[in-house]
Amino acid sequence: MAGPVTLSDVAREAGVSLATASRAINGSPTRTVGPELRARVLAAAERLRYSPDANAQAMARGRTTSVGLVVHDIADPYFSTIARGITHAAGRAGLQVILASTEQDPTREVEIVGLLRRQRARAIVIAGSRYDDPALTTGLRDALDEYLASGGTAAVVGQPVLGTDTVHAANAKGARALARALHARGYRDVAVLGGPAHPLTARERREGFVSELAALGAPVPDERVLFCGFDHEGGREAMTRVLASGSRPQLVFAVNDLVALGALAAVRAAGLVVPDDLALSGFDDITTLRDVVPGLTTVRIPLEHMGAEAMRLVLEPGGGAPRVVEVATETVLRDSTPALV
Amino acid sequence: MAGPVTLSDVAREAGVSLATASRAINGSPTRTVGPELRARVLAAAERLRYSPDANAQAMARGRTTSVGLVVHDIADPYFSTIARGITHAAGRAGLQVILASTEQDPTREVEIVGLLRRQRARAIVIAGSRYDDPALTTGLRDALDEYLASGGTAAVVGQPVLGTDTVHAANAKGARALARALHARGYRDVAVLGGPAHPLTARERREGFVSELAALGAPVPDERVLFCGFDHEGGREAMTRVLASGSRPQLVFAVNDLVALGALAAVRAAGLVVPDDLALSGFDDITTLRDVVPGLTTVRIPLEHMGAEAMRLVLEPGGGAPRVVEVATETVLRDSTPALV
DNA sequence: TTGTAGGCGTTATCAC
DNA sequence: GTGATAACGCCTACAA
Repeated sequence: MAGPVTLSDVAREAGVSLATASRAINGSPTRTVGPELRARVLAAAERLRYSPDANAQAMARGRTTSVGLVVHDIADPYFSTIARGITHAAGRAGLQVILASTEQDPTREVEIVGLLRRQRARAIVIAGSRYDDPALTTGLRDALDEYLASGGTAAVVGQPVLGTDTVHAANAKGARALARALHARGYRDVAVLGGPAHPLTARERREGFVSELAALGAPVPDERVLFCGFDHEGGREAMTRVLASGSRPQLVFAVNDLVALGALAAVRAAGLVVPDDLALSGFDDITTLRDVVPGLTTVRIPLEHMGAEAMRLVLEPGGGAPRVVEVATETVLRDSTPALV
Repeated sequence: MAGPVTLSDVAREAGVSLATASRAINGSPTRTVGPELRARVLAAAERLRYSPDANAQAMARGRTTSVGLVVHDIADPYFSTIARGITHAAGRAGLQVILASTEQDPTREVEIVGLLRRQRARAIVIAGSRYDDPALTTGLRDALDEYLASGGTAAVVGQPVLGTDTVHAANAKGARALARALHARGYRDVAVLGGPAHPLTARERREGFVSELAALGAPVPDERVLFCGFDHEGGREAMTRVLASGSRPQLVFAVNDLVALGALAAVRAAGLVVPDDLALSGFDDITTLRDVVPGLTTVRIPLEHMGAEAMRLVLEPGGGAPRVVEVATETVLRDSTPALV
């Protein structure tokens, strides 16, 4: 008797029609069921341990109850925090979250959107920086267009370059504010661990920081702006390069906290100490790092909130032009960048 | 023409039967399609931008292509790292991951399993400590039994108390080894931030550590073993209690890294310094914390691997008695617990 | 209020 | 190799 219990089984057991059983169990927008029959059906369902088949329901109703979430790496605190905001909002809306990871390969976003389209996901949230790469952008846009044409909605947590609704952190502004704050603390001689060239998030932060410093009369020489991986290893490697070049900046700005962490490792490996020998700043204000010693100066981004906002965009009507929600950042000065005397 | 393109549309466009179109596009275990017709069908599908409906396929085939992942909090590095192992393995197996969070409420695991059953998830991985609580355990076991009866497989990353396949970290052993190592470094006067009473993971670590220390002739007084939340805030609060009581242990052992981090915050707030005034140890060896200063002594658990193992258990036959995969830990001594002179 | 029957998009079982 | 035609499990006009 392991065979799955279907609604017909329940109907038969309760001595009612399939339709009545359906209405009693899953409700009906129009019809209603008499209390007595309803009770009989519910009892039968309980007795048979009936569990409605969500797939069948989805097919019959013409829409699923799942939303797709695309991340580059769910183990990265940046994405996992956004994911928390999303799962929470999804839960409240009675929706399932299908989690898909590109595993750091932006080209996979296209495949994943296709996958999510096949799943008939009701909505898709793509978390993660957009790229300064026309091929990537148009490829993804095409995939999204096909998805949207099939009736879904989509939002991006990143930059508004796909024509979709977008939640956009004020990276450039945040980086500028940080630059001003650090300049005010006396830093002049700085190096930038700038992340990869193409992700716009890295670029916004990098260029925002550099240009503001230039405006303040403390330009960063080009050779002091390094490109590197957007993660711990990238930071470690780039910082190693900086130190190997024999230069020792007063301050190192890393485009996110993980890069800063990698830089910290390299600094330690070189026998130097933050902030005594070198000041260090990150970006994101990852939760896990908020109480380490020395406190890491950074720019706070409300990641969880951004995830929730993306869900809101994707679930609410929307209508006209793509909506862009700008999210403010907050400069967080800590011990890793003490004021210079 | 926004209406979804179906396989019949493709068949008509290609001038073949529905059956042939299906076989050409999604293959068939038995029948095969002539090269010419196949080409026609594929061309038609391409032209129409056809995307097979995974839900319909699932229904027709009698099985879905999705696996459920249950976590307490996806933003917690512990779970997000496990999640990475799972999504990676799932991707390789061509499966979707449905991510569900209990939001720290163990009773919600039951609902979620029910939800996943409705989705006809092919497998479920429950990540997170099991509880020393018969009601919780039997409740979940019942839900799982119903799920398993409907043909799915399930595995737990935690303790083998549900009768399911389980990936179990050697928490007790790891805690014992850590205790020995720290004892060898000269620590005698220790306090334990023991996490909550009921989660077995906290208990295994707490009791393993305490009992080993006792065996070494350095018993921890009961009042020095504090219960607390299993997260940052729990550690902060408990450490504050310790310090407020006027006692100042040589060493504080926290049952996981987040608790240790919270403790660190409290220690700093009290104007003390780790490790000068107080040594500190955690558990898990969360990636993000590996390069902070001072390095946090901890016990490494191969979280990502454990996720992958859980997926393996859940996808491979299995057959007989519940399988239990014991995963070894590794003591990681860092600067937060220097050898006492 | 309840039941009948057609349809959702695919796969799979049959014949041809 | 190809094509009708039942399922699959449920919802929903429509009819009673």
